[in-house]
Amino acid sequence: MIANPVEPDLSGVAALIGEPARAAMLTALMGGIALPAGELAEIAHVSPQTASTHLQKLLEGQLLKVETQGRHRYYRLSNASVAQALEALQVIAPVHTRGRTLPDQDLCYARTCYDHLAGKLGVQLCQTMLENGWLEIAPNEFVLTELGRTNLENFGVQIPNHSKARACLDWTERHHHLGGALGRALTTQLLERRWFARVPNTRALRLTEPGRTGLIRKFGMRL
Amino acid sequence: MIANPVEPDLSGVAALIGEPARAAMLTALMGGIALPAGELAEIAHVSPQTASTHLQKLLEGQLLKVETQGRHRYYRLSNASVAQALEALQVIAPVHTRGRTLPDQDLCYARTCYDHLAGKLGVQLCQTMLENGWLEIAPNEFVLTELGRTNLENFGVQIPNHSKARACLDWTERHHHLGGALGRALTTQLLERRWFARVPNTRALRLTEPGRTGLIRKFGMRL
DNA sequence: ACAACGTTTCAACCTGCATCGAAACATACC
DNA sequence: GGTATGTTTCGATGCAGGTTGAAACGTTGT
Repeated sequence: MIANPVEPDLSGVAALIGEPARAAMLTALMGGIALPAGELAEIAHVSPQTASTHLQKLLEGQLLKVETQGRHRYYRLSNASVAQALEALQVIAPVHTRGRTLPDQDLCYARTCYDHLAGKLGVQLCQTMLENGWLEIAPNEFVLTELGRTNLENFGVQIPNHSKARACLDWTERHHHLGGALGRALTTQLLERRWFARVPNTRALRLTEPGRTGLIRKFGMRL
Repeated sequence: MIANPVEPDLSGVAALIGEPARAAMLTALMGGIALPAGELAEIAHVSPQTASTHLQKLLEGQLLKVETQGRHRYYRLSNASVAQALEALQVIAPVHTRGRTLPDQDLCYARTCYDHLAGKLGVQLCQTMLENGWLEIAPNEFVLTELGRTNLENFGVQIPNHSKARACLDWTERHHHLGGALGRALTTQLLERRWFARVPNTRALRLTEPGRTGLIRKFGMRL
């Protein structure tokens, strides 16, 4: 009587995300990294017990996965479509009118979206790779060309089996950036090379000086 | 202290959707049609007063628009990105495991998604138009070709100014179908020609007999 | 073995919010 | 004008669900 069996349980998931503390945790995890329960409690400004009950509910709702390591329990988003749903919600969330706070500069410039590069720089990098013929366009996807494969392999990227990559919509730029397995692999390499550095406790990324010159030299970007 | 000003208010929107009655109303409106308050109350199985308070909150949250006509007040989703967020949530909503109820046959076959054609038939029609060279692929978009423009104009579709159309992800088919202004225009014509008929109180569409032969003859579809 | 730490469980409390009856308001019809 | 219908507002009620303190559990380190 309550839920129409014909449709998935919309209200259930939405209610899970609809609690401020849980939303804060989920947002923190959108960077794709895994965080222990205690740290998530701090981020959400709640006690460890409260956090624990929230995390349990998020687990039951299939939004999170756990990985136990010693006495820590690391939580992460269960898959990319969760991150995608969260971004879709952010798109329709009314931007805080009171206080006139536009999205943070750093977040707009470069950040991680689940596990790949987003923000102005993410979009621009994706665009450059398209112009250079490293990528080709398919509906809601990008396909890696032979040229792109060669260049990225030389760069040290672990090319995934299927050379397709999700085109992920950006809530600050309203354009697409490179997602999927390829996006993750590329971002991993960019972080390993220290071209980008994580800004602690946020999803923002800082472009380092070697990163700036590297993007220009190896990728042909205009900055 | 509560909401991080750097991010949009995720929990707010999610909480709005997270109430069963409100979720039912929103789902009903995903078809893109406008419905009066009373009808929405019935759909959500709540009293008119309760529905009214819910609708007011959805208005404040920018998820709905109203249009007053006489003593009726017609509610509709405020824009397509709301529908898109709802579909994104449906993707991650655990399919009712108890009862093993898979999505309804009719809904999977053909339905409206906000204001355009979705479901197996929507995906298939989109695919056919691609194969016939009526559409071309751009990232997360389709572009109407000259051939496609001519054929659709002859068919009676009001071609919108910008010949691009959003590629909308389908939660039953996990493929793309034709959305945006062009998708709406095409669907309008298909309904006007009575090739499809709305199934009352659902988003499902029924393919009529003239519709079946018409799709085969004019669009070259295999059914 | 004991202590420290991270995490979860349990019970009780308390608040926010959906719900409903009654009534007010607006529009359409006779 | 009066009445019926669609919709909203107000006030009161009741319940789901978040929060907390106390305690239990598991792991690490000495």
